[in-house]
Amino acid sequence: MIVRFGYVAMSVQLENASPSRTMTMSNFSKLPDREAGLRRLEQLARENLRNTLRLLKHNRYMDVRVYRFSSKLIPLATHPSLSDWDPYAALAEDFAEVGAFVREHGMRVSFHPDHFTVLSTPRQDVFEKSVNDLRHHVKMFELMGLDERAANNIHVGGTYGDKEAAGRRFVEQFQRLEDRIARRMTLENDDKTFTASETLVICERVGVPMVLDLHHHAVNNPSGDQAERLWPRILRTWERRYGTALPPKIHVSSPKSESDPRGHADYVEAGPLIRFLRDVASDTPALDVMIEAKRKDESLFRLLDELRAMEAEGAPLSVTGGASIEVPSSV
DNA sequence: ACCTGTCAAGTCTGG
DNA sequence: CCAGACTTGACAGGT
Repeated sequence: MIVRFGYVAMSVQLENASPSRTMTMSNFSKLPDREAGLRRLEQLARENLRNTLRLLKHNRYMDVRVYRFSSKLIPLATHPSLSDWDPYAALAEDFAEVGAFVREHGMRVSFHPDHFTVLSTPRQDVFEKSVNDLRHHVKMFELMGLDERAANNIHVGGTYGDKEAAGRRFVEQFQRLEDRIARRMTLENDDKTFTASETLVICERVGVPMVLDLHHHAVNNPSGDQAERLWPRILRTWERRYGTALPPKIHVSSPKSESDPRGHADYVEAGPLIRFLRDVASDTPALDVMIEAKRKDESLFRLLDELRAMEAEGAPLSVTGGASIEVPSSV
């Protein structure tokens, strides 16, 4: 199997390359000239997109093919008091340039709208804001000219004291989404609420691929479900949407500490990942792994170094180009 | 150059 | 019912 690694949003190696520069609404409100303020927001967005392109070039140089964009590329993009503002036209060229680079180098990209996007919510206003936010992320993919393999990953959401009802509400509200949103979505198991098996059932119901987060599964799995048992069904959620055009994706991170087991550590441990590849996914031909660690891309490179050392010790794997490894199949 | 507080968002807990 | 915690990178203001 081929396993490609990626990281999230920013680099700790590339200096002054934030893709998430912003302005708060309270500061925007203080500006004397609203129009000038909007131009300033667009300027910040342009800077974020330019830095995103720099990050992609860094990824290209380091042979990294998997990357998650910052969700904050356009500051205040979905803020209710700026609903009359259309930032997209002014930024179309910058988005197109980013998208062209992604296509040219065959990269896999995604967004992760933050956890305020909740489709399980019982509140109509929250649901509408969530749809707006998803539409915003889809719009950015469209401006980049990327096909449906570029997708938005979210969580099922809150449980509101009744997980069954919240799950049903998610499904019902998901079915009200426009196709262009629904067809670019993946769902991830949560570290507090919806477990891997609960998320999987919902994925199957609405026809959405499931991103398995190994760390979340380790800290939120009260019924002790084995990943081995869930994996074949998870694979089918990917095949159903993408056929063989896109490998399944998992998330990997390590607990910050014993007192904060859900927090993300600076780096990732190779052990749990290796065990997953060996015991669960060994027959899966291709897999993408998103590394979620405080030290971002550095943790990815450190993991690759560790894997290279394991290879040198005779472990059955080889580190190849494309920030990836090849693991012989068990069959 | 560094430190502390603030900002966004929605959910959940404690009082 | 309301205040605060949670999370995260970045900004603002003070030293």
